[in-house]
Amino acid sequence: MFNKWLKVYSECDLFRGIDPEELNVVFTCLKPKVSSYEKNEWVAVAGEKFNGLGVVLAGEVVVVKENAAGDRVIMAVNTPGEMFGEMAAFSGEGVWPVAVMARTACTVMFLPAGKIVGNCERVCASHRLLITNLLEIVSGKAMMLHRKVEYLAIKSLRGKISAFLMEQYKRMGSPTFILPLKRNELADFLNVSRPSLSREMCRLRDEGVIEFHRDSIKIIRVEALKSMAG
Amino acid sequence: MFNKWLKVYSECDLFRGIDPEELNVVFTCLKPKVSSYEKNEWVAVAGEKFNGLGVVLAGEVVVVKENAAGDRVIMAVNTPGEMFGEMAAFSGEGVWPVAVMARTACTVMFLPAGKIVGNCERVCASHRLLITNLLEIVSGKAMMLHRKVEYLAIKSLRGKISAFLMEQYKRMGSPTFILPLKRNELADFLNVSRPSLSREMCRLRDEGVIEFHRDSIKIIRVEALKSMAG
DNA sequence: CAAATTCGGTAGCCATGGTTACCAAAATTA
DNA sequence: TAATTTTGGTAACCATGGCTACCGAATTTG
Repeated sequence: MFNKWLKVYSECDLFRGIDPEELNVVFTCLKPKVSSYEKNEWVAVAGEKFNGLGVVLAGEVVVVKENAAGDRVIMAVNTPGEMFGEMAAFSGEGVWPVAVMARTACTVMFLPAGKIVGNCERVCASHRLLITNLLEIVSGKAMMLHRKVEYLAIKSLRGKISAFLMEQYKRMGSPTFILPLKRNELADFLNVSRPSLSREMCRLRDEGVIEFHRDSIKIIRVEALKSMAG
Repeated sequence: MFNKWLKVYSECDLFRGIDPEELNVVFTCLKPKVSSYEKNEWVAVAGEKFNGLGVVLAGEVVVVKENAAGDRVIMAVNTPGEMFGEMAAFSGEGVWPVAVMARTACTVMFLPAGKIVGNCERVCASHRLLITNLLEIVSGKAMMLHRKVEYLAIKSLRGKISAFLMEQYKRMGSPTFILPLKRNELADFLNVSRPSLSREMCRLRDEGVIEFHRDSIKIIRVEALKSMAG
């Protein structure tokens, strides 16, 4: 019954290292619920009862967070093989902390959180692997959030820009590279306003630290930029 | 040898559900190291070799992230039974991504990360329980970081204070409560300066939204406060 | 290709909040 | 109890950066 999605499973971090043939045994044990949704239909509503770790099998979903002021912020867009709710699943809160909406028509599998951590003698090895994978995934998410906190904790705009450019520089390995984000998006990411971002980037340019035209960047004085990050 | 801390173990989420008598077997397998520290002494230094998942046995520690500019951001305050380093344990980086300092004189147990996820036939049941507990804890931490990101993403100081007070209010269930952090620590947590925090709290008081004396807080106009959060 | 839209730089204004410095109350220590 | 340290409120000053509004260039669309 679940064989239809074998290819998706093989791309899913959650099932990494688990023999495809054993997956059916695991599913017999976990009894996942598979549901399909139409475009723009709610897959999960914030505040409602949590019904399990979601795995996208087909289509796309958008994870949306609504803050106190009522603004909706897109947290992620998930494609087949990707998960949502993995943090909420085991935090013991019991309700969805975010909302999930079908971005296109989609099919989603829900794995009951209780059954994942519950005892199960029959598929002990795979089951434990599932838990170990989950541990690694959630740890990774936590580390990512930690990095995000570091960015947000930088107080000055100049520091944020410098930190961002230095990270790009280190990743690309070259002082000349293309910005992966438009000004708008970069401003959003650094949590500053677009004109302020432009202004500060131009100051850095006027001081001879960087050169740029649109999205192509060249770092002139690497050490100077480095000392300004943070 | 580890029996001295039995009471702490029973309060420690990591060991929840594990029979006290089996703990000695688990410890024989994991070979934890126990160390004591004086107030303000470094328990772990960012960048140094990771020496295992920490469990506070006595006293309190502060998990601190220090950026290049020297700003300190408090990530957590841990009391007996609580852990630190559980994310780093599985990140594979091998060094402490944060610093940990003794907030009071304290005693800490370090559990080697490799031994936790490694196979161990002898204490299979307890060992698996340990991993499951860890999953729950790491998920909880990830949720906490997520919340922290939300706080940091709030631009106005007034918004940060309002969001923080609203969360305390919701957690305590009463409009009157004791702040869990001193002004210094709260300022660090919200990533603002202490005088600015004081100034804005007084403005909120002058506007009749809250009342406070030192660490005791009373929310007067809940709806007003709520509308300012975010 | 022309029209419309998106994108990014610029400028002026001014609110927010950082900085410094000081003081008084509370808590800790000798 | 007296001395010291910690904690928190206050005020003046001013740098940072948000906001609005505008404009030209690039890109997309019809």
